[in-house]
Amino acid sequence: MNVMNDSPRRKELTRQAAQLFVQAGFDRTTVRMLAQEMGIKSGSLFHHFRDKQEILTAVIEEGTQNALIIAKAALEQCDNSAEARLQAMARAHLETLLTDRNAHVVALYEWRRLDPEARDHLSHLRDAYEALWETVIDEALAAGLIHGDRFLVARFVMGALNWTVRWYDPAGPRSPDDLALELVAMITHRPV
Amino acid sequence: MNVMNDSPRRKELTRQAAQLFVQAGFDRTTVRMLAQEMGIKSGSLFHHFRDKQEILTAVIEEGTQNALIIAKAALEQCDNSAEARLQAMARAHLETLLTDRNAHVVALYEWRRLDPEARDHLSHLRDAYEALWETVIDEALAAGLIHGDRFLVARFVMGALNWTVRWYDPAGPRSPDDLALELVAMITHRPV
DNA sequence: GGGTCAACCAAGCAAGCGCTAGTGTAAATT
DNA sequence: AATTTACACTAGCGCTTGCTTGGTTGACCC
Repeated sequence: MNVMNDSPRRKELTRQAAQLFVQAGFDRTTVRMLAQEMGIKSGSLFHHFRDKQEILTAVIEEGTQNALIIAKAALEQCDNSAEARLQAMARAHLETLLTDRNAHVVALYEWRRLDPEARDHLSHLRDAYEALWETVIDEALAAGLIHGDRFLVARFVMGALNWTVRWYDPAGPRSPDDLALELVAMITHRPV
Repeated sequence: MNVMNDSPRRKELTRQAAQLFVQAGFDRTTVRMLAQEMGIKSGSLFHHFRDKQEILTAVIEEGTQNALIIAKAALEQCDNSAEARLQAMARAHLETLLTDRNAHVVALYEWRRLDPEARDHLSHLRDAYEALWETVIDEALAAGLIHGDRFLVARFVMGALNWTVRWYDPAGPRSPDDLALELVAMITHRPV
């Protein structure tokens, strides 16, 4: 019923929606549940979002955009060595999981619930993020830091990292830094 | 309304359900869709399964049990070297993805839709499978084939492998064997 | 040849779903 | 002072959902 603006109100609602989507899954989160969490009535929700789908899109867009920003910043601030850049990307990835965990869990689990247009739009964002990774991995390959098929190595690393949302406990003894170090050590075969 | 038997009929229905769950997701697959795919009416479905939840449980149970059987067989048939055993586990994992892909995709994506009792029951099966992996990784660590924290290495490897369901194309140029070789090469740092 | 039983069907219920229509109201804008 | 905007409300429509009910069919068994 309204515009797709970027009001702070909408950002906050998106954040709350992400939490519910994680807890119950997108399909089982009703607009009434969302409204209650937001402290409004279900009808009022459609003032901020065209429909339920748009809430899902907003959640994933927010998370992916933040990941992209953080990763770019990390690459700019670190050393130029292939190893340092690899490490910076891994650490950035894991740090994003700390700050935007809900959004990323939703992105991983509910991607298929997006309608085709939204998926198309968001996949460009995701591709941009993955392109960063592939660049860094190419550099590591060129530097002789790692070996193998660039496509496969990239997929394996992304898999290992994305899988962390299923077991990583921010309150546990391991920091994102620890994990990043260990992962890079594993694939470069250098002692931690 | 009926028993939880292991009739071949039920196995076939379970297989068909898995396909629909992959295509549409568990929540969006209605009992009417399931019945139509099975060539029966929606009411008849409840002769074979107590409720919709039980179909999901059956799908995941079937897939996990097969994975466990295949992995055990692979370990028994391969050489005793740590590297061979690592390779055998990776290949077995990827071969299961070929034969039982639907069930495994469902297990990955719809796990959270299980009710607590089913989740408890199935997590024991999954733990048994992961225990196999941890054994093999411990052996590889003891043999000096790989290095690092056993917990983290196991999680990273499981992540890299499980992530393959999101991108691996069985019709593509790479066989499960190729992937297994490349993964083991990556973490042991030996040329392919 | 009566009894059993798995397998199926037609019909429908109660609940819940996403979303809409129409209205109220306080603050901002003109 | 008049108008617009932003945000919220109430009430409920039209539809789908998982599941139940009560009954039929045909193959097999002693």
